[in-house]
Amino acid sequence: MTKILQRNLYREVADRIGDLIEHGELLPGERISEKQLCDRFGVSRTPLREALKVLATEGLIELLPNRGARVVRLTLKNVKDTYDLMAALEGLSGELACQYISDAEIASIRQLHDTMLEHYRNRDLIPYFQVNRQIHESILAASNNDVLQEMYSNLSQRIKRVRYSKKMTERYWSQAVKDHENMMAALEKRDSQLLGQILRDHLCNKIEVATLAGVIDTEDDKSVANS
Amino acid sequence: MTKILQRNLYREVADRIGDLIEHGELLPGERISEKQLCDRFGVSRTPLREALKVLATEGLIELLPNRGARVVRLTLKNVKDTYDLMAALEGLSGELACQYISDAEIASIRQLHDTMLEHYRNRDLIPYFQVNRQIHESILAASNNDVLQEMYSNLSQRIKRVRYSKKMTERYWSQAVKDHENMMAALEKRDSQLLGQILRDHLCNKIEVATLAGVIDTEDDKSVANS
DNA sequence: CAAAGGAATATTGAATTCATAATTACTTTT
DNA sequence: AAAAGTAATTATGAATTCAATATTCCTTTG
Repeated sequence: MTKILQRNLYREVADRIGDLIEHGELLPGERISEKQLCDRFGVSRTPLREALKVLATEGLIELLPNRGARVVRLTLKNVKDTYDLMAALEGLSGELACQYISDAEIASIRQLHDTMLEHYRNRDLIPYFQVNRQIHESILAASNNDVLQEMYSNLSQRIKRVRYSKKMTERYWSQAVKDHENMMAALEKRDSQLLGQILRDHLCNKIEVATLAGVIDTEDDKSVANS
Repeated sequence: MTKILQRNLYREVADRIGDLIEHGELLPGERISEKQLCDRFGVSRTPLREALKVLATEGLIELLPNRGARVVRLTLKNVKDTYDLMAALEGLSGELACQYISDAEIASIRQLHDTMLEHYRNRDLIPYFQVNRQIHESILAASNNDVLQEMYSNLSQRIKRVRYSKKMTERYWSQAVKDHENMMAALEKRDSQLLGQILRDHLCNKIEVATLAGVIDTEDDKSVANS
């Protein structure tokens, strides 16, 4: 484990703890020991505790007064709420993107879109997801709204650790691809209302929530009762 | 000035600093002196610095490595971005509220609505704004989405200090009231799509942004050049 | 007199120390 | 042996201390 010896220590530590949570090395409900993490990262309690406060603000952990911190347990409702929100943000990003996006950027997204279709025809799920993500990120970037991007990024962070559901029924998949065809058309017409509507309704999110039902809360709860 | 002697010191301090920013006692771009605030609140630097980190995460201040912190300067674009986002969130809150709201809650909002109309007829601007806010908050609460409410609250916090534009042209005001009539109708029909659309387009936000052009960045910049 | 350089000062970053609350382990009692 | 109470230990909350970086102010030099 590489020790940290850098400025803005607290931010570095916060990111590292975020990684631990994302990759399941710190489990939901698990009590976070300050000392243990201090030893692990080679820092004192001061920057570590600052990091914990920041992570709590970002919604990744919870602070229990006089009783330390623990990783937030994602309930199905919590994840559903988050996805609903992200869908609304994507909708906005689409509306705004239509107003600000350049021809070159549209062309670039069109290329990604065609690549994605190719992956769909070959049923290459992983590359499909990658390009899919790039498309959504490109639209978000084109929205020209920093606050929106910041918020979306935070929400995305919160649910990253359960976003590994890589199964997809043929029926949903084909619908998602159809959604994307419509998106592309709306974007090329710069029809902001339409693109917004499509993105808000885009099935992708709802699919994931559906398939997540089994993933959530199956982890062992390492904390005590009062949750 | 009342000293603080309570648990969760950092959160208390963060709130207090937030108040100072909101009420203009700490100005945009103003360098925040740790020592000064420590003396003011009667706490040591540890909880104060934790508070600063949290406030930075919440978007109220910026941290300059090795050079302390300063209050975020709200640009017109920044405020516009924030309002766009809040409008999208309000739209979502409307959609969700239609699904979850009880008859009693609708009746309660109807009452607020009628009260608001009364204030409009009397041109009582301040009470009008108060009740108006209550209506939007009620819909938000009825959305049954905690993450949404948390986000909205954070965004609201960020721009509170410029949200004092209490002037309103007759033309915009009457349009806002019409919007609210339509909202009320959509809510009573539980037409989520319609209510969502109305709230996303609700002029209120855009009006404020328009009237804000003069308010923003007129404050003295007490910081040094590199912003 | 202006600009550059450098010492003195003040401020921030991080570790350590001290105080207090919670947890654990042990003893006692029934 | 089980439960309750208490001492010992551990972990957290906050203040203080130490180290570094930045800022200020003064001197020096062109």
